[in-house]
Amino acid sequence: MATFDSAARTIPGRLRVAVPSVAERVAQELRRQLAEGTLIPGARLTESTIAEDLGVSRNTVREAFAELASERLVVRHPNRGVFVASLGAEDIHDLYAVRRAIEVSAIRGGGSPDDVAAVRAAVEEGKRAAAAGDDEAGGTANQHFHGAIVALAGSHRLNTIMAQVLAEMRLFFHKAAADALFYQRYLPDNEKICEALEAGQLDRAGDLLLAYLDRSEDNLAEVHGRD
Amino acid sequence: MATFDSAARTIPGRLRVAVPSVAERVAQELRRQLAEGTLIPGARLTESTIAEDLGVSRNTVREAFAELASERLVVRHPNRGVFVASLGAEDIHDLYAVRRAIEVSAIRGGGSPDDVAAVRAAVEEGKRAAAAGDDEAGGTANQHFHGAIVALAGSHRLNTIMAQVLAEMRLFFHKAAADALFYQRYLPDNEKICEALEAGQLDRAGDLLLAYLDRSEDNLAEVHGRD
DNA sequence: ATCTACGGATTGTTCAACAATCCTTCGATT
DNA sequence: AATCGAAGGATTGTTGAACAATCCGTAGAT
Repeated sequence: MATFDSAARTIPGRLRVAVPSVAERVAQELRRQLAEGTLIPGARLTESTIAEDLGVSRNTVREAFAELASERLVVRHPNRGVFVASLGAEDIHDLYAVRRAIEVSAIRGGGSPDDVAAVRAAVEEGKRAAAAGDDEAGGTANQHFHGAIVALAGSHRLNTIMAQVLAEMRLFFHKAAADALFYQRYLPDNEKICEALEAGQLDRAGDLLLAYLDRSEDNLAEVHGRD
Repeated sequence: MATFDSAARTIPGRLRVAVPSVAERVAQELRRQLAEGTLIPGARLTESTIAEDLGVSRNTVREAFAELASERLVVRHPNRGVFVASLGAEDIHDLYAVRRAIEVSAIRGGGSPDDVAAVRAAVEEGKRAAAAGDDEAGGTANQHFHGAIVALAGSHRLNTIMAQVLAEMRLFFHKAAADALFYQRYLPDNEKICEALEAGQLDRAGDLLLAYLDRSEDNLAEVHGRD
């Protein structure tokens, strides 16, 4: 149903815009559905079904699966199929181990004024979302905040890793983060961390962030334990 | 005779050993050639050639390429082909940013006695290699050392990330690390870091490791600058 | 010398087929 | 009745061939 036809042809002398390959677009579409919650963890993804739905070949779906599997968004069970990744308690701990490493390291290294400003912007974005009572926006603002922190390090690879970690966590949130105050509770922390960062108190910012992450992990583990 | 086959395959209660898929084996083989240096950075990998050489289908090669590309060992140029990744100065800095984040975080968290013992074992392995004058073994011992440090965190994901980082760096070393004393130079550092770790002086171990990585990066950047 | 058109080669994608494997169902045996 | 094993169907894994789209080098034209 979400078939994409290409009206964007490249005329010889025309500007060549890098159009993603079909496999990449399939991966994008699946990623969207995963983040949106249309595909719930544990669900099975049948090659032929998706191929038909998206109007592409099975082989192309296969390539998309390979990409998503490398991002841990789906799991391949050999000869059985691919399933939407479902996270357990160990995964939560694991993901937070990665976040602790990356985020704390990034904030301890500081960053350019522009990068710091981006962190500040994310904090304000979160405040606005809270004021408007928009949980969805609050969640994305929170992710922007932590993404901006990692961006302080100015490392392409770290940004990629963080993006994948956040994508994985998003996969999990759909069941957990129904409660409204989930993000709002952390707003004061974000503010303090940002202030320390702006003041150049990097070690302090790192400590605050570390405490934040520990608390966040506990909170999430708790929520997860009660299903 | 079909009965011979069917009798061999149906052994009830037998443990099914997971045999890697063909695509995975192709990826493994390419990874091996990349680490070994048979495939040098910048080299082009033609689908049909590799398919013939390995006796597999072009589609299968394609899946292997997707996997290697997700590990950054090769890069895809749309409609042009895949090439062995060639690292530049920015990549060195980037890779060390990841290593700083992961390794320092891991060592600061300490680890179980077994994990610490693994670090010690890697140090001794390096000493033996140095005593034997085996540079190749010295290099792998060094990678074991840093791998063991990351393993302290006990995070599957961090281990995977580190393994990929090391694989990327291996790609680069083939041109750079021809000099014999490249690893030996760092042996005393490894020893000190390990001692601090064993003594439970985690912050100190982290600082030492950080200094080590900075120096290692400078060293590598220097070597890279002169080609 | 620059530009353009053409041709060969390679990639991107599809399709169809087949083997291998899994899951389920259905009998058959104890 | 419960267990075991043997078909049957469905899905994945892999292949091979085909075709369109794109890139690159080269030859001709201006």
